[in-house]
Amino acid sequence: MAAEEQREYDPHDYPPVAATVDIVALTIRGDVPHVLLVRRGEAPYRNSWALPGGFVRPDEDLATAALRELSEETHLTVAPHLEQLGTYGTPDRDPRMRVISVAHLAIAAGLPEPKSGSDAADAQWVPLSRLGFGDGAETLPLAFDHAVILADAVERARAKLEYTPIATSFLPPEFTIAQLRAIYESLWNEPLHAANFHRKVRSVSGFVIDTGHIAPSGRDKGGRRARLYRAGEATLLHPALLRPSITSTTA
Amino acid sequence: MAAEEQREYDPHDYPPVAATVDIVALTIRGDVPHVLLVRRGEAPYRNSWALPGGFVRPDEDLATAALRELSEETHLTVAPHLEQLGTYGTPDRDPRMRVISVAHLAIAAGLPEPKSGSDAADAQWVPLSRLGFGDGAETLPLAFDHAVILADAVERARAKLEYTPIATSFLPPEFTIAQLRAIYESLWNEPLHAANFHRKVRSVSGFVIDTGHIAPSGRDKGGRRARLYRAGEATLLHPALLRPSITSTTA
DNA sequence: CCAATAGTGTCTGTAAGACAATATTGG
DNA sequence: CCAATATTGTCTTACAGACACTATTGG
Repeated sequence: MAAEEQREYDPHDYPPVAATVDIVALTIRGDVPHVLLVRRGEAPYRNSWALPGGFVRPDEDLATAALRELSEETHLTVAPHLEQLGTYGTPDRDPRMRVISVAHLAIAAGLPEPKSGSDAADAQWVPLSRLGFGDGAETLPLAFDHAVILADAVERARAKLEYTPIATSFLPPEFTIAQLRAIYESLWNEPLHAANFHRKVRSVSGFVIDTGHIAPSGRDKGGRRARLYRAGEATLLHPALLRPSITSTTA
Repeated sequence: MAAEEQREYDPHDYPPVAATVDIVALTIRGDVPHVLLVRRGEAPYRNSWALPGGFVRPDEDLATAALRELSEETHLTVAPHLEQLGTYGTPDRDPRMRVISVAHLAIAAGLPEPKSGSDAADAQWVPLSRLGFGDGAETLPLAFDHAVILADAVERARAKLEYTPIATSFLPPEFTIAQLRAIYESLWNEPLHAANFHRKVRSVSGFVIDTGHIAPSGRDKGGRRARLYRAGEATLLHPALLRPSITSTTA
């Protein structure tokens, strides 16, 4: 900020601004993507579902605040992927006061049940399909502008599947190519060609590394047992795995 | 934010938080990229260069605040491309108080001289090369964490050249393919194959549209006169124009 | 053996990078 | 005509998508 502004617009001249973080935590359970939501116990939007979040404490980093709020709602076994999504500060987004919220996207492998009995009366994993993403027709209403934040988060995640290895963040340390493909398919909401996906993933250097292990005997049905891989060192996929739907002409 | 938090952590329990916007305004002048900087007239970082910015006013949107601050420093003829870059809120980034700054990236065609005599004692277009981007060895120090913000902005712009048509935001309404190529070359800091660039740009649907006009007689030297194009409707380039340097193996 | 899943081989169309060749224009 | 810039042609290589085929494994 320019110091010159400081002279004209002293912060104390302004009504208080609250800084909060909101977290869009995504995980995959039973092959379908879920988001962590809490049920609000107070007005406004009492009884509506909302994204977990809260005030940024003094001397606390934004990412730290997001991680703290997230761990207050769910048991974290491993450090999730966490990135800043964007900041939402429309003047009237919260009817009580000016609230500027820094939204974060968190991704983790099959997180266990949310903590209940925490401050959040009710924290739950909700399938994205019940929020307008994917098949489901119904769309659960969300508090504040959280529907917009969620939409931005989902689009961010979908886009980053293309050129980063975040898909592996949804999975345990060792996984099969088929599991990885399931992540892509459920988030993009379209089937992928298994054989080509397999070859492509293995050809992107640094995406997955063969552990030499073999997956345990699948389910009831037969089928060859798959090799197990772990995430590689790459932070950018090259070449990218483009979404089939986007491959069609843009204009 | 979850209402439940509100109960435990009332905003009034906290020391004040200031919300500001900072703007990284980029433009091309004489074929080299420049960023708009202001010289600070007050402590801290008195006399250092800093990004333009200032407090978000009540009832003002974040983007509106960014646009206002930008237009206070430079004459805007057309609406620039403006996007949110990220939010910087490390507790001690401003020694005076807790300041959370929402950084924006602005891009516009050859902006004229900055306003002088405005609050900013001294607003100036500074070549990116003097800030550690490109050839120049010297690196001008910036106030606060503005060097980090600038680095993030430059990387964002470089990346978006690949898959969005933002390059056209640096140019006047009608431009030649060579001018467009100059934007890419100066920002990526590497030469591109003119013939292939020409064909590629024209093959991406919705990127540029032939106006039928012919550019005026170039400079002193000879050379065929180029066709003039205007920006198309596409918001995403397909296929993308990948940076040659990244084409090499990732891992 | 049959069904189901994993993984490999091949072929075709698209697109990128290299290089050559043609089209214009100022001097 | 010469130098310089714009634009088009071709060729080679990489890679995505389609499809056929081989490899395993449970029942």
